Amino acid sequence: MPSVATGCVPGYLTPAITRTPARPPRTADADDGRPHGRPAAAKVVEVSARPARATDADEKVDRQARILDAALRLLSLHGISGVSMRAVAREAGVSLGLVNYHYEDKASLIRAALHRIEEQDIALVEPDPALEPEERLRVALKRVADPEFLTTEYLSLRLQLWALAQAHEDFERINTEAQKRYRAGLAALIRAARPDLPPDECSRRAADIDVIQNGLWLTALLGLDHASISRNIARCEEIALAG
Amino acid sequence: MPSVATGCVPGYLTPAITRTPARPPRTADADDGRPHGRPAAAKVVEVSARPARATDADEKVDRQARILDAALRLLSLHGISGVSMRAVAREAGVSLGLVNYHYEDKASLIRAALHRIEEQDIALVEPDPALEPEERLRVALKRVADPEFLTTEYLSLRLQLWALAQAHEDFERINTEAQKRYRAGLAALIRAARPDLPPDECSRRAADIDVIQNGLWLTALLGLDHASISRNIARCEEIALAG
DNA sequence: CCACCTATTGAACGATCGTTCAGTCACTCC
DNA sequence: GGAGTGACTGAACGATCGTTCAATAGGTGG
Repeated sequence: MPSVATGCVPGYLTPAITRTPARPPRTADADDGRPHGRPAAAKVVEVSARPARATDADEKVDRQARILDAALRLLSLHGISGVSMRAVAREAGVSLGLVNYHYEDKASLIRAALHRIEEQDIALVEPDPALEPEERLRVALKRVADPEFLTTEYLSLRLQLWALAQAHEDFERINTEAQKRYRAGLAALIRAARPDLPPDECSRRAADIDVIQNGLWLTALLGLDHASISRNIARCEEIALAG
Repeated sequence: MPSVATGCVPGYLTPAITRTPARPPRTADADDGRPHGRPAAAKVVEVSARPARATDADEKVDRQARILDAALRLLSLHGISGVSMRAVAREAGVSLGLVNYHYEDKASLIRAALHRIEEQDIALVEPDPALEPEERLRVALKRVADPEFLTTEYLSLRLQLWALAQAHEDFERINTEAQKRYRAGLAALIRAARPDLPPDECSRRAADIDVIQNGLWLTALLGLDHASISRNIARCEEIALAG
């Protein structure tokens, strides 16, 4: 008998997304027509269009959404290293196989997560048209300081997804696209509030505000007093509404 | 014989840092006195105090530094998922065992990486005292736009380390401490340039500048034109030197 | 009742992970 | 020359990873 134990005891520090080094053949590149499980669902996965049949049995149904929620929670809490298919399954209270059934890939799961916060970002900058333009812009700018968005969980999630996007070409596209859409929405809000401004000046202001907002939520992760947050939001309003 | 291949082909997407769930006994909690290898080196690891004997054989020596460099490179490029002990060893051109010999833990390796960029941050804000105070501050503020620091590799590295700090309590302390030191240094520069300002106003300005700078490098990862960068740096100078 | 389809499970596979450890090499001091 | 020491190697271990797959349960339409 040799001697002491030599096994590894990995924690939240073990690799978690690799680029696939040449897929196995899988006959063709078509996505459908598999032997038994996983139907066309993989195609609809990321828009989450579920049948209108609402949850009658409290919260046992809609496992696909629960899986995505679990992944987001784990990602925010422990980073990508804490997101294994098994951990997601455990957190969501489903079996391991079901995660791969609904998402096929770990990469698709992460993609779905990215799209989720992309939706939130866009919603942030396209609010109700009931308000007048200037007030609409002001509300949008204040929204980033909303207690709903300034929680550690949400900010950390954004950070993790951003880091993931940097490391993965696939995710980077999604992230860049989302950022571009957000900035365009912001510029449109500014143009509506200050119609006599040249369009590229609006874009410039949107870019400057974007920088400050990004800095705001990143710095907020280390703890930022409310006064600092208010000052920076005021600065954003100044930039947007100047002239 | 069953059927098709079922192995997994992990890419840069597989977990990479876990919290250790109860260490094996290891006799006592002392760090020295191990049976054969790994001497007191583990204690000096993170300050990198190597004997003055400079590299005579071009670049074959100082493997410990090469290992750290390799880890930083991989982290920046592929995120924590791309940093396995084996990948680091391969990138550094050393054997697997040597990585653990010099760093004992994967966590120590990451810690060393965090301390490395902490040093760079502090150096950024404590420059030569040859200049007069105001110019010293201006130089420090401009430095963040230095082509040396605004490379994708460096920015991505910062992002990855920040994300790691969020996920790992151990690393978070290091990161928070570094940020605090940086902001204090910035406040000191401002106080020197504007001696009649109350100290807490200096701290406020330092905090505001910190937000913008953080936003600057984060946004720069998605591509930011030079004009935007200049505008934001000018804004930092305004904030710092106002009044 | 049977056929069909979808949602779900858990075992299994091969790969890779972090860590340990018995060595080897080069060098110094006695 | 031999003992000692520090740097270094690579095989091995146990754990965990992502993915596949046969099997099952539930529901619907014939």
